[in-house]
Amino acid sequence: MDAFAAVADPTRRGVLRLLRDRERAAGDLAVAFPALSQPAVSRHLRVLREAGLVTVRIDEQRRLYSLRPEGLVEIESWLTSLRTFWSQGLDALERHLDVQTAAKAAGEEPAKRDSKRSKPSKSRLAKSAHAQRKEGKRR
Amino acid sequence: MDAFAAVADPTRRGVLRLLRDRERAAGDLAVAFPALSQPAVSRHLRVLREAGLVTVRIDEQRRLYSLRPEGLVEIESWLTSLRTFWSQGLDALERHLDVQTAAKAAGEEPAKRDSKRSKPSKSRLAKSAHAQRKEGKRR
DNA sequence: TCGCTATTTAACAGATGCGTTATATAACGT
DNA sequence: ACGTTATATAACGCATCTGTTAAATAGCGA
Repeated sequence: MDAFAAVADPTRRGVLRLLRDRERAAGDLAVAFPALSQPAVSRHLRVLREAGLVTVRIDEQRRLYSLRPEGLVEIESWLTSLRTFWSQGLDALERHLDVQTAAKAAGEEPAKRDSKRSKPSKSRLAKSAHAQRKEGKRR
Repeated sequence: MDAFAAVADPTRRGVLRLLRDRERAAGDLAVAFPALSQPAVSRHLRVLREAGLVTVRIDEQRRLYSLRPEGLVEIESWLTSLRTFWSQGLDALERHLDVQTAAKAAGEEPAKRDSKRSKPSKSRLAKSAHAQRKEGKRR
């Protein structure tokens, strides 16, 4: 399970949130989620571990979990790559959307406005999906 | 489906990636994923729409999808809240992990996993998970 | 070794997600 | 109204996720 899927679960986000401040024993984390059984939390921990989001350290009989920030970098950078302009402040956002729309129009495929365009050179958007899939499908 | 779950799917991330540059018609997006059928992509679009990550604009018979940056703010801010210190440079990170372990001691809250059943009064993280669940908590 | 605490693993059930094909809806042009 | 294009919805199968209980594993102390 990758980092994106790992953080898709609210419980796991809760765990990460708890680990943000300090490392914690598996049992303590389990107690933090009274609605879940201890094995359930244990498995969430496994998922987080396998996703590289947390690390474990053994202390006596306990397992101490802590946040592994590197694991979040994947998400961070994805978000960054998606950002490009619009930051997250909606002000800067609108500004950039405008700028971008105007600027892009110059060097990019129009991809809008005039309805029935011919077939622009579609960088990666190939032929007809229907046609393509239909070759060899029943009925 | 919330934003986190929405972006957990690689295809949907692919769609967002395509929409980063410009708005696109549903059909063009479908063509961009030759491995999937058109209805499959259409449903991904629905998920993204319901998660607030994209918006649709009707143009003739087509639906033009575009990125809705506000929808990503939720993830952005979650990431930020989790960051707090360690930015993503591992230097600052290690520094803070040390500092934090020593300095931090109080001031967080357990996560809220859904419905009506919960024990918020539980001080912080108590002792035995077993013991706690065992006290009349069968379902 | 025994017994206790802490945690993981196993086995299974129910919910949910994703894909497919078939069909419906929408808007256009003739 | 009809045919075509564009897109969404319906119905369904199957895999995966999440939770549960029961049992296994691990470390400690008597």
